Amino acid sequence: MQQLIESPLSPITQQLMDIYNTLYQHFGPQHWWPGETPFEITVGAILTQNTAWRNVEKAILNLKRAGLLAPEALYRLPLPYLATLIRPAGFFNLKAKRLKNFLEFLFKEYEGDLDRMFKEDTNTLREKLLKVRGIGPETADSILLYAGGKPTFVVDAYTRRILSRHNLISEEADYEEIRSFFMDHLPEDAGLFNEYHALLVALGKTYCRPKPLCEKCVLKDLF
DNA sequence: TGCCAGGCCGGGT
DNA sequence: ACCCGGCATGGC
Repeated sequence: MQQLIESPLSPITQQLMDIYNTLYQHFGPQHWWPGETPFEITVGAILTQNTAWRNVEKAILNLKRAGLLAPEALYRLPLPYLATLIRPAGFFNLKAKRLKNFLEFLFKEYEGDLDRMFKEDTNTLREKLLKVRGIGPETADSILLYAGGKPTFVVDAYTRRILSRHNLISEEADYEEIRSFFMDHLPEDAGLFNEYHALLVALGKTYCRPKPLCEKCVLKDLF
């Protein structure tokens, strides 16, 4: 029988929202993803793998200045030249290949059109992106959420560190487990997921580096 | 000066 | 199913 009264929020949901509200009050809106178009965001998502964002910005600027930050242009561009342009992002040979792998996928499956790609069912698209060499779960979710506006939660090193240090997940929880932890306990809202992940990164950069500064962390009063 | 950054892959147990 | 080395530049 259907419930006639609203069920109270679960303790975990409440806790996750407390964390969110505290972070939002402290850091304010993060305006993610820092990129102007879905394609720029997608390229950035691949380039930023284990790399400081400021280095990615240089690489993206190189592509922009060369007029090459578009699917067709990058698809045609010879691999060695692409590698040179994205050099500041580090792992440039590897990432040039990964960008090419994605473009190959985009053109074979969606005629090089990101809008077409995002018309695909979200879970189906996520599985397909994960099959592209060089796109793992974080990159796939970043593309889906920040370039496509799809409600999927992005998990990164900061997310894992922050949650495990506060004993919300076990140390050895894997990616899918952590992602589900958020998605099972929060409303399916791309705007919320967008801001939440960005805020966790803001917190992580400030207080949750490998050397923790927990005594200064804005979350300390919640635990 | 070394450590770290918004991961992921491939080969070895 | 894990574990680990490799990939590379630039800032603090």
